[in-house]
Amino acid sequence: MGVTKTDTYTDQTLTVASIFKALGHPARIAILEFLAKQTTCICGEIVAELPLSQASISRHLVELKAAGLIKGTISGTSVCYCINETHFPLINTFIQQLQTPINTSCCS
Amino acid sequence: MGVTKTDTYTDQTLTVASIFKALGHPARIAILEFLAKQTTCICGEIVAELPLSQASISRHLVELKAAGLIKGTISGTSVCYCINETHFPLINTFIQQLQTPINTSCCS
DNA sequence: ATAATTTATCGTAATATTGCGATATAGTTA
DNA sequence: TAACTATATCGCAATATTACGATAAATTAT
Repeated sequence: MGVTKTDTYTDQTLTVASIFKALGHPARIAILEFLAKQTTCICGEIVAELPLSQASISRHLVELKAAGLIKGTISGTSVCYCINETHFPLINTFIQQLQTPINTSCCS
Repeated sequence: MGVTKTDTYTDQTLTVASIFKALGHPARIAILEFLAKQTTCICGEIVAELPLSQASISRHLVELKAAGLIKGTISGTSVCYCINETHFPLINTFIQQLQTPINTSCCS
């Protein structure tokens, strides 16, 4: 069905999944990598860097923004996008929680 | 098109994106959370815990396994699934790399 | 005001994902 | 061997995602 039973998961689970989902596309990873290594962050430069159309880049930026992974600041006709670190602790905590050594004896 | 231009991204970018993609569904997050808090890890218990059919759970387990996030060990007729921490450093490194404070002056 | 520039949105087409019932497969037990 | 149990796979239908060209919207420059 392509539909997800969102009612039956905890808010925490849904939030974590939605953040990872936004990170689950190479174009969006490439955008974040680009933003991290650049001193500027104008939308047009991302379009020039990635192998996608301006429309497609814009859609990916919307998704990253909706997930809270970037924030955009209008500056004249262009928009400056930057990484939003807000959810990073959530990601780190989730990964750490998976590392509890309860099951070490199980699949050895 | 729903198709991704995989040729034009680096292997590193594609790998990171595929790991996050596997994490980008609440059922798979719930499976990992379950595996982390249980002392046992039998497939059937996951089916009993989550609001999905056995077939759907199995598909999600295949995806998690393909992404290298779990490993399965056959034990009789049942299968014991455990978290595979192999890729966790990659995730942590990626998140850390996004935290370089180059753009701090940009979107304030 | 008009033109130019930059980004966002719309419409459409193609592919991917998700879910389930049904069935197949593999191992266990009687 | 035959029945049983547990998991995987198939086939299908519905929804989601992705990409692009075209166009709209917003700001700046002439």
